[in-house]
Amino acid sequence: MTGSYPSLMEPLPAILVVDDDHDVLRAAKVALTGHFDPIFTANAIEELETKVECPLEAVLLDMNFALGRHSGREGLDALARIKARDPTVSVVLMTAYGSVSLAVEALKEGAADFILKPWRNDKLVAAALAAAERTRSARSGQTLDLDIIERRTIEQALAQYRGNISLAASALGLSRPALYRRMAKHGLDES
Amino acid sequence: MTGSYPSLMEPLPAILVVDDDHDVLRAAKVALTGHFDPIFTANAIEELETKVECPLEAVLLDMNFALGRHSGREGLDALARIKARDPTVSVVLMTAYGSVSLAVEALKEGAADFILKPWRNDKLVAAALAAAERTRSARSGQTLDLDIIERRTIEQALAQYRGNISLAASALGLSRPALYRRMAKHGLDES
DNA sequence: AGCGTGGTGTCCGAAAGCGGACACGTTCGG
DNA sequence: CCGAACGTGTCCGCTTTCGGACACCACGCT
Repeated sequence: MTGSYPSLMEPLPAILVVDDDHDVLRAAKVALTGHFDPIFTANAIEELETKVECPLEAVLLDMNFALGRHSGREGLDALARIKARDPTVSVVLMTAYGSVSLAVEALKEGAADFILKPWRNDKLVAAALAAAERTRSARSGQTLDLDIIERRTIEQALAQYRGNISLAASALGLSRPALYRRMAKHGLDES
Repeated sequence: MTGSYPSLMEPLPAILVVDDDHDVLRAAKVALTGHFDPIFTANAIEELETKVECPLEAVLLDMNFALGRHSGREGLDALARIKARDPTVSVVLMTAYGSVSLAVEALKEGAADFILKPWRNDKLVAAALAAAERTRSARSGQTLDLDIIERRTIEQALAQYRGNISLAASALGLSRPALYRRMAKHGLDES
């Protein structure tokens, strides 16, 4: 409505850095300070589930998480999990071993960009800021209207459970009559 | 909950094909019949907004839409629009002119795969089915619980409008008191 | 100062949404 | 053939939620 954001006064975007090495986390935090304000760090995938409960603009994710074994598998896994939780957030992958096929794989999985460790601070910041910008523009297109979101979610639940109202209702966290009412409200009852 | 879907009896996934050439649309429809059931077709980006009002499992999108001019720009634009509407759906791009940089660009933009025209029917079907599968797995991770979705959406709206309750409320499609109540319900009022 | 504007937080009567319960129809398995 | 299990569609008393309205605060401006 108002057009573009004021770029100077606005609070800094939120970011999450995931790496198993605490030194890396500290270094990243230093590099990002001043460009991002809430800077969350996590050294285990599990922390993703609990630690952050506010919407992120960007994520830096280490690929060779629990390194040595499947090179990058775990990172791609974590990437998928992050994307499942919030499909709009842009994730920048960090890796020490650059491989084209892995990069393509990661891009297919939804990574926004790639950065090699050890990084140059300005490159890291630039990639993170670009990711935040991408997240922002991806979000600007999508509606926030709760009615529309509810409608789409109900449609998805019905599709996923093949029209079984009882299952869909419990997946949606509603009682069955409640789902009936909302379906009627959205015109999903006759089709 | 139940594990995997039965693969024989279940209805076929929904797909959308976008191309400016009607012959291509027809050919695609023929090739896909039997593998997808609701097969929507569109020959203009605008139709995306109106035509389809049920959740899709896959999208085939022509890149050199309105070809001749910016090679693929329009396609990437349409891709972004589709992703803005539903970030979870996998989009397979079709193009007659394969270029590595364009492919990378498209992958960065969130494309699931690439296919060259003219295609071999089995390749097309395989790519589309893979995309549908990817969509399905991407969705299986994310919650359908309306309460949680409402909470996240409200968080996003508040972040986007920097805590301005009035603006956030109107973006969310509710009255200001309603937003207050829901914030309190989700514990977003003290922070 | 005085005023308009635009934000916040809260109240209350009216309106809606809620979910337990009931009456079905179908589909199994003994 | 009958009963158990499961799904659907609907009803109704109770609870929650709605949103217009009000008071208030903080600016910005002649």
